[in-house]
Amino acid sequence: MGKAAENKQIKLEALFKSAYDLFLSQGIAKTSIHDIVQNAGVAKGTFYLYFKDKYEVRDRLVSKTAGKLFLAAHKELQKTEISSFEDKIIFIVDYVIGKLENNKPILQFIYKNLSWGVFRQAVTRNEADSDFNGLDYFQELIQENTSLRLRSPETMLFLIMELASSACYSTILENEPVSFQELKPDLYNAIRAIIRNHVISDATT
Amino acid sequence: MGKAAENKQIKLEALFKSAYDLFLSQGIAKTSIHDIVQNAGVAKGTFYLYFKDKYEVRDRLVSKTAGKLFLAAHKELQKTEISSFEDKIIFIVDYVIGKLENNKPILQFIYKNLSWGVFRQAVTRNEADSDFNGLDYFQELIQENTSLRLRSPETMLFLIMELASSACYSTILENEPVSFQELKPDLYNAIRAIIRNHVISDATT
Amino acid sequence: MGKAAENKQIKLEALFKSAYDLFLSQGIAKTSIHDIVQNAGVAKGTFYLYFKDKYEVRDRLVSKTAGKLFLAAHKELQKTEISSFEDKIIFIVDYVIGKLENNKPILQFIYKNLSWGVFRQAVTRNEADSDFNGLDYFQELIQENTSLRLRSPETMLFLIMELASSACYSTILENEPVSFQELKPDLYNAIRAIIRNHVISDATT
Amino acid sequence: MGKAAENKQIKLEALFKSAYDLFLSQGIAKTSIHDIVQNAGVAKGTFYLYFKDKYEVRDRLVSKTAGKLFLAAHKELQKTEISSFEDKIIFIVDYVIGKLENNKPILQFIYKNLSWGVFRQAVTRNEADSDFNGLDYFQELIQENTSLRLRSPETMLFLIMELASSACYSTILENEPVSFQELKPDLYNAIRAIIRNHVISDATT
DNA sequence: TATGAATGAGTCTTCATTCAT
DNA sequence: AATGAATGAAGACTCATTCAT
Repeated sequence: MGKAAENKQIKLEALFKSAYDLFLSQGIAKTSIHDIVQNAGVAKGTFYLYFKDKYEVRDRLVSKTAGKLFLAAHKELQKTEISSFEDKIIFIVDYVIGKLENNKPILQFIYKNLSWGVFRQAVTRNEADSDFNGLDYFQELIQENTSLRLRSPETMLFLIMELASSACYSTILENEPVSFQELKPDLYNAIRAIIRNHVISDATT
Repeated sequence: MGKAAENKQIKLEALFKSAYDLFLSQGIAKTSIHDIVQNAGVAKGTFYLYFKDKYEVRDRLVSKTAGKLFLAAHKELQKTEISSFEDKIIFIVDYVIGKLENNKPILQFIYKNLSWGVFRQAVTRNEADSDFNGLDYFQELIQENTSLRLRSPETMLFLIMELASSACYSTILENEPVSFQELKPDLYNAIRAIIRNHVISDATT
Repeated sequence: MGKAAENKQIKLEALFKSAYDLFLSQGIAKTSIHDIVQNAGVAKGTFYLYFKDKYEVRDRLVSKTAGKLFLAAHKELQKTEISSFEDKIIFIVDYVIGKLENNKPILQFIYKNLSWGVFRQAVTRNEADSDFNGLDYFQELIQENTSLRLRSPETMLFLIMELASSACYSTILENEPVSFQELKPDLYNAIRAIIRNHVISDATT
Repeated sequence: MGKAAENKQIKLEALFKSAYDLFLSQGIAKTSIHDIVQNAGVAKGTFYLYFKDKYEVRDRLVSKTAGKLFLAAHKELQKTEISSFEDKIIFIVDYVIGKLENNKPILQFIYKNLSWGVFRQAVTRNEADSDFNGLDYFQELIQENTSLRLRSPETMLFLIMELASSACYSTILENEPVSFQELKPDLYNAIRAIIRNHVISDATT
């Protein structure tokens, strides 16, 4: 990487970092381009060399952040002995939600955007922003259990994702209608029930 | 009602109607107070006689709209012979989603806000804005089936609400990951599974 | 006084009292007609039955307030044995400033307006607002000492008034350049010097 | 100075000039930001690049204007043969008031603000706005007369400043209670009397 | 590539005043 | 005489975007 290219990378990272901090601390709506560049220590015009507007920054940050989160969950899963598919899904959900529970600003930031689109293709805007492809990863997870057969696995995953994310948003951030800890067993049971709805039983005899 | 009070009501309704139309057609962020009052045919100052800002209008509109939707679902349910609790829930969910499917702007508008908060107490700001109290209504639904016993019914309802609303948002508006029609059976199965997780079986013998 | 006239008087007083409180507590610029009528418990339109605008209220309040202050000073002076003209002036100045020192909002409020205009004719707008006529009173003060002869007494009084009021404003409210207590002896000496400048000495022999 | 920096200076000066003209001709309260930028021929946003609000413009203009005035008085004093401290003070007061008498809008504008604060440190906001430091200058004036000893010279100066400024405001602008020309001898006598009150006499034998 | 001064449209908000009741 | 809903002009301030350097 030449010196110029290196410098570019530094500016880009500074802008990402600055925007991330500001989005988390004061929300996207209240963060202006001015805030971002000032915090990043670059000039205003520079922002427009890298991004179209602050929403592009947001989207790419969501990809990055979500990708990191699932990658970490995956690595943690590797360390365990868990073999059942159901348990693996629960493990990942639990890991990710656990992280969000401890970092509410990230939850706040990511929630409205971490949806199917991101999970299916964590890289929406810029391929370089995330190394994690949610759907591919999930396919691998299924194939690990050769004996497992699922009906419309994508739909199943979608239902789990939507349920988990919106349920944890309300309970973690607002304790409504119950605390997340209280919700947890019922949520995980619901997820298990959804999975079972999609498992094709071999017992056809 | 005196002439003055009548006039007041007319202005208020004009503002509500104007804001509703604009929120649905161009979104909340792009709608300014100027747009709202111009469209309503009243002066700018009048807006501030009735509302603090456009977000108050939004919240009260969500209450009103969601309340109407569930009330209509309820009336429709009355006309049927459905007696099982599970079927009643599915009927209501199906009715409401059906309406939203045919009116995507309303879905768009209501989604980010029609959540537990609204359902639990459709009346958040102004008691006059909605006649429908989601939670009360649900309690009655349970009590109609005297033989039915549920474990943490509120949590159950919460899970169903969150799952249904976020799943229908993505599928109806973006056809992602599948069309809503394709999702429907799986979604309803998921809801039924959640309900069953919470039913306390009498078969204790 | 008829019942209607009585009622009018009550509203007028309520408006005066309300404006006075608000002017002292938050300043004139930040006090709106809305604030005044709300605080007074009357309707907005009523304000305009009694006053042209808030500046009329202010001017009449200044007259009232300043008039009361000097009247009180006068009454207090009566109780003393002070006979020298110089001492009488100092007594009055000291009494008035003493009151203002203990009530800084009044000082703040009155300062920019209690000037020669008000003193010369405490009643500027409405004769009913004040019973005190500064200049007349001062004339009487001079005539009490038959042996005293002054050159341009009005100018002398003017110089004393201007010096005393602006000097006490800065020192009392901002402690600049010194505290009022520190300034006091020098201020009173300056006043005495000004008086002596205007006394026509009898010692012509 | 680069082309950009030069251009900046031009805009800043245009804003100062525009605001100054408008403040003098129509008063601060009735001058809006809109007026200032329009008159200056710059965009609205540009105003906020240089000032927080119109009150900052006012304060900096007062410093500039008062500084210029006293500097001119000083230069004029240099040309004379005046050696007595008392006469020097009178000369400066006379020079400054003479200028204000011929330019009533400036008097109007400066009066409410040219007080101790400004005199003590003409540079309040921006060091670049004024070259004149009132208090320092006064100290030098005293030291020129090595034989002169003053008791609390700052208080003395304060009394003179307050008396002169408020007395000339009322007489020049309103001819109340007399014209300034009529007041002049009495005012200057009063000032001389104040100075003498503070002179420590050497004649201790 | 990077800068940052300049822009000016756009938005919110306040408030004195009117007038039908 | 009293009310208070309605007005809309007026003003402050923000901010994404451009462009000459």
